[in-house]
Amino acid sequence: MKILIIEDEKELRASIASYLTTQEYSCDTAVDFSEALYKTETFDYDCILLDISLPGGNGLKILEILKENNKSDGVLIISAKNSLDDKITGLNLGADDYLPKPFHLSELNARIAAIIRRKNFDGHNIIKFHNLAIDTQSKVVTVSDTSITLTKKEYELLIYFISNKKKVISKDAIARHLWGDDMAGNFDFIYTHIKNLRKKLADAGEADYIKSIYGMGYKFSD
Amino acid sequence: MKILIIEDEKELRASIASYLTTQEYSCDTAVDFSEALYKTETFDYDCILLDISLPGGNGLKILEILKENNKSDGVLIISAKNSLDDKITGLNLGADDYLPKPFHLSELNARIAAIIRRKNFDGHNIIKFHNLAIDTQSKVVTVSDTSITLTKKEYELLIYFISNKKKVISKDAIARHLWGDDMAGNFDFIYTHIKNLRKKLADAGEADYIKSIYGMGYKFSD
DNA sequence: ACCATTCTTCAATTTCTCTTCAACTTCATT
DNA sequence: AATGAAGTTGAAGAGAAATTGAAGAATGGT
Repeated sequence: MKILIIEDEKELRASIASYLTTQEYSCDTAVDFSEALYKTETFDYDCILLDISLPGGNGLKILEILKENNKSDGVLIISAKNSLDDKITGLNLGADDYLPKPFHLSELNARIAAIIRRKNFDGHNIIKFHNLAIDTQSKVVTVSDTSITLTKKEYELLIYFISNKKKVISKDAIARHLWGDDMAGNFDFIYTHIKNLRKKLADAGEADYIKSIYGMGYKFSD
Repeated sequence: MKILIIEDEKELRASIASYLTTQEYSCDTAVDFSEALYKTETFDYDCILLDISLPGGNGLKILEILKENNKSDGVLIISAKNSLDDKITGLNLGADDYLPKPFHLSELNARIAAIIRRKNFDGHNIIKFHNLAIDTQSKVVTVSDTSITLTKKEYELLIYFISNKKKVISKDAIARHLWGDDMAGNFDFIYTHIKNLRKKLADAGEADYIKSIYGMGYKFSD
């Protein structure tokens, strides 16, 4: 796996590179706008770490160019700017994630892993769990080879559960993931969606993998 | 999770506190410099929201003192001053993040979550003690690789114990940490939670690491 | 504009946790 | 050993969270 680190601060660049190397990535670096532009146009990377504030030009410009060339897939923006605008602009330009400085290297590592996973899945991708199979491209869900029909929310819920299996997920996290961060107040309707999803899976003869963890949330596991 | 809100504006303080309470945090507040100093020195918090402009003294001074005591981890500066200087000084003094006023509560929530995640992750998000392992992200507790189910209070209690292992912890400290500072009177119910936690760990085949120190409290050690 | 489907609200019911309580045991001190 | 304070335990009621069915609101396609 090859990663390009676009970052002008020398120490940070070096520590990221040395850390990621220990994590079995091969790293390449760019220290300013023109080097970043050259490398992104010349080579292919599995993931690009892009610092927005860059000598020689705005990092978002690089993202823009990447997008034009359909290479914006796999970009993780890192930025000290605490501006929501930058974040939104970046994500709109096709960045996969946004990590504000300062961050822990382990956090960075987790995000990179997520991006690469996402990127590689893309294509036609079938997620399986016991008798359950989800084709994320056609969005067909099957239980033991017979397909079932889910609504949009039920489908999103199932995907969220299955991609976080064996983890305890709070109602809050579910709400934020399915409805957006600005959700507030009452999440009781989630109960109803879970009920409906459970019913459809049960009707198809599947065991109830959606475990309720009282006071904490839910856990998808066998 | 316990959060200290250091903020002199009454309305803002109240709205943050009430919002964060709905988000499953237990909140404590300080309205001026001396109260802030007292509380930060007396209690432990998972995250401290620090308003820089504070009656009775500069908020950065508090951060400085926290840093001296190695308690500056988990500080989120909130400030109306949009001065880069303050921000840089703050981050240099060990603050984890900087959020300019005005902000959305959802943004604040996201930042707090990030800080706490970062703090707990710190390299490893799995806390281990002999056969016991706690994944603080997925909230899964395992004893010799078989997972056990804890209630919310039991889980919080175990986390508190294990992150203060080999220290004697008073019943009072436990009560304040799990239920918030406004607890008063009788903490006898802690006995019950400890009993239940002990039982679950014993059933899973773990030795009793929760040592009772007569007249003083408990100590988690082998 | 209509119908069908999905999403959300609401209240009744169930389930599980948290807290209280009282009986009992252990501990430190005299 | 006797005493009182501190800690342990099981049972049970209070309280909070989850489940469910039904019905109203929003959405989308024809």
